Amino acid sequence: MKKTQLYKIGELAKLAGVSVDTIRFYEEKGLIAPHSRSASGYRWFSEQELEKLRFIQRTKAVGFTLNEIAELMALKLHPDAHTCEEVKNVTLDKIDQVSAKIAELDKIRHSLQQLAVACDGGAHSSQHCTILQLLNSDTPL
Amino acid sequence: MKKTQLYKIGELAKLAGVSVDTIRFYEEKGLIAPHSRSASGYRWFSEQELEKLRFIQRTKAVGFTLNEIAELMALKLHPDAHTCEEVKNVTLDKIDQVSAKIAELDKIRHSLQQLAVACDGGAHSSQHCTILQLLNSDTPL
DNA sequence: CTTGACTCTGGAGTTTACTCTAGGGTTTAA
DNA sequence: TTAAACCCTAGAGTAAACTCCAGAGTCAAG
Repeated sequence: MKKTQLYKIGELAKLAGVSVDTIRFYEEKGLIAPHSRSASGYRWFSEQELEKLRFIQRTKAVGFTLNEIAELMALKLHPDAHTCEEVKNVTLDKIDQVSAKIAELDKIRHSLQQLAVACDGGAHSSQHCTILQLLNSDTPL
Repeated sequence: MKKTQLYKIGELAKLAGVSVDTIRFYEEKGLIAPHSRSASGYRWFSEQELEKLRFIQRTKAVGFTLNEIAELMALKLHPDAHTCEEVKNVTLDKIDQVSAKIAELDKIRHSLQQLAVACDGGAHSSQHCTILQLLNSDTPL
């Protein structure tokens, strides 16, 4: 048997670093659901919902919408062979999206690093330069 | 002399893949500004504004808000030594933000790839697995 | 057994980032 | 020279993702 720790909405909110309103909003949108309800109607959440909330926060931070996040969370491999090809195609699409985001961030990071280095007061410190120029040129400095 | 191609708002919108309303909205927010205005009040935009629009689109796609993008675009290295340390600190903060986003996307991509491989109907195809389990475990399959 | 912290529902309000409309002037091609 | 296709401003409307509120029930401590 595995121990099933349950949290009230306020506890879960604190652990996940979101507001109780946000949790109820996500429930309404179908992103998470309470494990159960108490006799008086209080929501009980499991560890799994905490993981989902953390996943949502981190995934939101890299530019996915709640709808896209719902799609990501819906990607499940299970014994139903019928949907396997389907799941795979969606997954491959998502990989492309994620790869494109990473490539973009790498470019931005590279430009920022060039800017930081130039800021060191080195040989180029009297140049004029912006992140846009760094992004759009191979030899900006 | 460098040739300065100028665009009307509609031309710029088409080239950047945004609406004319979006361009005017960005101008209002201070993200871009027309190079000049015609006698009749028409905006004229330069190549530089086109680059800015493209930068905004790509940066928005990786989870930055318009305010954050404005900050990024404001990072300029120029001959005023007084602000150099300042610029560098902001730049280093941004690099950290960007690096964190990349790390997060790498984790998501890795999980998606495991899911795609498992979808191939290989040895693990009768397992039940979700992206959350893949993210939260080292040996999910 | 009451008081304060918590929870519930339903609905209104806010912020961000557009998007659209109205009512007008401008450009350009036929 | 006129009509389609563009541009202008000001302001209203929309979608996503919260955030806040009112009015009421629940729970745990003293």
